[in-house]
Amino acid sequence: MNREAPPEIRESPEVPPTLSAVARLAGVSSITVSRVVRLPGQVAPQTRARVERAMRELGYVPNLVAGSLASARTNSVGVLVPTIANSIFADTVQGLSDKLEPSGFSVILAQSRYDDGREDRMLAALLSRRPEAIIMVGSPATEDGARLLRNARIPVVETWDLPASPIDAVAGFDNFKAGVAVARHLIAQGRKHLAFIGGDDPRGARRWLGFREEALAQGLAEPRRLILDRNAPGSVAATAHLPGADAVFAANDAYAIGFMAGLRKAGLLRQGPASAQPVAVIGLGNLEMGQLISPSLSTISVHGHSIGRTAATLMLERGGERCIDLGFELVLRDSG
Amino acid sequence: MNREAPPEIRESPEVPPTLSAVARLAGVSSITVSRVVRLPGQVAPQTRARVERAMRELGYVPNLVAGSLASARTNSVGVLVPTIANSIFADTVQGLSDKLEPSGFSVILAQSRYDDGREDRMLAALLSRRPEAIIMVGSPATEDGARLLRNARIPVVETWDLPASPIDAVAGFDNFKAGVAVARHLIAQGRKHLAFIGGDDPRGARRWLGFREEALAQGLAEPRRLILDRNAPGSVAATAHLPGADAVFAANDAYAIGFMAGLRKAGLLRQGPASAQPVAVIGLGNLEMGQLISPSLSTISVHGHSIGRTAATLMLERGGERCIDLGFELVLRDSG
DNA sequence: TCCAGCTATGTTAGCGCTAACATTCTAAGT
DNA sequence: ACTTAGAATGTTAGCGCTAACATAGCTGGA
Repeated sequence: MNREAPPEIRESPEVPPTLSAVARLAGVSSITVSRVVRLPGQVAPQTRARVERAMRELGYVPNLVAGSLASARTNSVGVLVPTIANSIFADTVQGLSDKLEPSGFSVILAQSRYDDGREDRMLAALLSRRPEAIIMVGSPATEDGARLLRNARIPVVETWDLPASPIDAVAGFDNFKAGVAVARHLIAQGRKHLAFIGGDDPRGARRWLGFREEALAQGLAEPRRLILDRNAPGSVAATAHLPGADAVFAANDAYAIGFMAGLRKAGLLRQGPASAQPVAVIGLGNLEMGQLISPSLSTISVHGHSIGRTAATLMLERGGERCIDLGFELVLRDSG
Repeated sequence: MNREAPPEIRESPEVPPTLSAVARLAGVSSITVSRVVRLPGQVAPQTRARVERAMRELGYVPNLVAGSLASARTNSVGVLVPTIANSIFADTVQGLSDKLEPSGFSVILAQSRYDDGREDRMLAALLSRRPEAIIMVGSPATEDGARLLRNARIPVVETWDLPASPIDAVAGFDNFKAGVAVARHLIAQGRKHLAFIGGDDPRGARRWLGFREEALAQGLAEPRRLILDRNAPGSVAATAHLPGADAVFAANDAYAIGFMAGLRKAGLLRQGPASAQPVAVIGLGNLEMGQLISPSLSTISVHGHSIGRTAATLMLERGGERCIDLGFELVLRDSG
């Protein structure tokens, strides 16, 4: 009876097998198993086959936690977005993953919920997992957050904006100019009474500033500004009818579509082209939905997916241009 | 000159400070620093204050990678979704984070892109980071994937469906019944020629099966089924006019809205209530958009956020009911 | 006075892996 | 035969932290 296989070799199914368990079973040293996993080319085919069989037999799953500690490389990136639900930032996260996953990086996702305190806590939580880079929407809201990032000495990519003094790299667009472009277009169309709908996050505020400045520069009255609850584009419908306004810039497409629903109810929406609309509406984000509704939504298109891909590229390749303006486009359809 | 502070105490700003660097500076042992971080109540207030000052002075950020290895607890969960962009799964991820982040858990996000091979690879990648649970949309597509999960001996929550033989826990709803409910409603409305639009993912397929079975059971002809490219709800518009169909169930709201755009172009959309529509349309997901468009979209509402919260609860609290049916509701508006 | 039972802190040994540096063996050149 | 380079494999010493088990100091009751 049990002559072969001394008890140390048997793995209880209750404890997950380790590198050295595989090594014992394959009759090699553990570093060889490690190499089969990470650098298969360095191991002789015959040995490799033996090790691979042992791994399969034991159902070995490498422990990257231990590997990360030993090698000081976690192959992970921290991603901080305000929110992921119903948001265009999901495109950016998708773009990131698409670029990063083939290189073996994992995404650790955190949401700040537009809350500065929470943002700092999430940043600290992310950094304690020692990601190899942080990619975030916008810039840290507090000096504490910024310091945390600077001290981490890893690539940091700020996105969806062009901060004046970035921490490290940037992949975004100029929110101020977007506001200017919309105001300019609406005014060229003959609109006189502009209004802005949006939240009060930094990027939305910058859009407002550009919008306002251009309106004033062209001699119009100060536009009205409606600051709304996030996550409730529907609520826009209720407050939709801005008396006297004949042109509205919504800080995102969801708000724009909500506002259009209000206009529809008030009988202020036409099936015709922009020139026929009593109230012009321009959104931002270029949601696919926008071109499917009627009248189709004019919008500032901003390439959320490219922002993610570019951010990933910036963290993978140090050196070169560290601040990339991905621009935006004014996409004109029937709403304004 | 430099009499005090032997060189070991000085931390080069280039190497991040460790627990023991803090301990040396505070004049305590490293375990005490560890306790200040994790169990502050166990340390005398005076000592704690001294340690906290040292941590601040050095800008200490705990290394959770090392902590995880030592304690065999990573405080992370692996989350696998088909896709995060433009998708209702983002709600589920949001729900998860909301519940998990207060407990100190981080979310490691992976996307399978509806690709079985990729799903297995992502599962293996997630597991190698030793998450304390895996939460996924649907069930593993392959036996390999299922085995990987079973061997991991951690909680696994399958969501967005009710698998017949779950690996561990479930938070979802019955996709088959959703299909049945839609068919029943459309038939009760007097519709005779049903059609289905959707992808061929497992959950969409189950919706189709229920839809088809109910139609046949009620004596109607086999409904038409259109399998479409994912991520292209707009393309639905082009193929929208299904000749002869007077009722359509779209596997998600994006498809439904795309299809309605096609109907509009074909002059087959009315502003009136469902009874006035030449072609009834029902979606699934209850996107906020759906109630903002005109005619407003009837839909199966499915609580993506609750699915996430429930999944988080199921992984945090072992024991108790492990299979939770969160149901769905048929929300009737003007489209069907 | 003595010791049980606290509370506050310390010591020791490893978690599972990899970097860095051996060592052994083979094949080819002189 | 005798290097010599290179390919394949092994040995050793940690990575930064925590579990588990001391130990020291103190209080209060018999």
